[in-house]
Amino acid sequence: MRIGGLAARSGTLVETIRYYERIGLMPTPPRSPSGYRQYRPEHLQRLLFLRRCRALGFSIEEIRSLIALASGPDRSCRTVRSIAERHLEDVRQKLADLRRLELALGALVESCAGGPIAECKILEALAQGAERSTDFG
Amino acid sequence: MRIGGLAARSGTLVETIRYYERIGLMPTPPRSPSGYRQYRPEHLQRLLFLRRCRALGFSIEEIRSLIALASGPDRSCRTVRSIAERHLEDVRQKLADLRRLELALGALVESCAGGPIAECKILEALAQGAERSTDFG
DNA sequence: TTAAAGTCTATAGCCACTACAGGGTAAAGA
DNA sequence: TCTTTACCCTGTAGTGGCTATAGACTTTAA
Repeated sequence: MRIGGLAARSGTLVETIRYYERIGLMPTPPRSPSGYRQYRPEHLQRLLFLRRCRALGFSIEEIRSLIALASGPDRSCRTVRSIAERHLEDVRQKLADLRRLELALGALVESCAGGPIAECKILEALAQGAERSTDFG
Repeated sequence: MRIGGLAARSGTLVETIRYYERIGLMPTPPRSPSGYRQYRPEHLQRLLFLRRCRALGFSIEEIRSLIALASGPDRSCRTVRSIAERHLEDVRQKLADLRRLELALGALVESCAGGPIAECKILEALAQGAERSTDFG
């Protein structure tokens, strides 16, 4: 399988695969006489693993740790779980932030009555009571 | 007011203020004889406006539009509202994505029984049924 | 035979900052 | 007055996770 086939089967861009190889997330595959990368099914499995991790929001560094753990001398999967747990905490923090954001933005949009821009409640709220000086812009 | 004072009063890093000037979000202030930037209260208002927009997740380009609208010839604030609305849609989309992520990650963490790594349900789920070949890592 | 599609390396761009290096200036204490 | 410390300047490079080009080569299909 060449890099294009791997890309198609994994839903990844060719450039992304080469990028993963450059940063050490994908192993360097053997090459054909003309220098083309030659992949086997294990490479596809690895790439799918990477993409699933990324889709779940794990960072490259976290994935590096997961890979190291999977092939390392550790007996228990406690560390794997703790990585996932910490990431879940991050996600929940982001969720809370976004929810607050949604409320604030919703209020902002609601406040707009569509009047002239000099009375725009949205801009007023963003400037938060400060007179918008005319000497900018 | 010099740049450090502006930074302190706005909770911004000095470098960020210079960056905003470089990309045209902050006006170029007058300089002291020795070349120091000299700011007035209007600059602080503008910077606070920028920071509030950023805290609400507006992109630099969106902020540029908002500033242009605030000082442009447009009569109504319809465009301002539509920018805010579109951004709110983005936020809601991200919220939905994150909620799905939270569910998936929660299930992942729950599936872990803390056993040996060879039976790690988390890694299994990430590899999704594929045997984790031992020739990587 | 030739054209199209694929592949290679190397490099630069994206966003919104952040962090230096290597210099000059200002304000306070001794 | 001298020195120390804190500030300020410009310019450049780095962050993460890709994505996009340029310019050359190879393979495949018509």
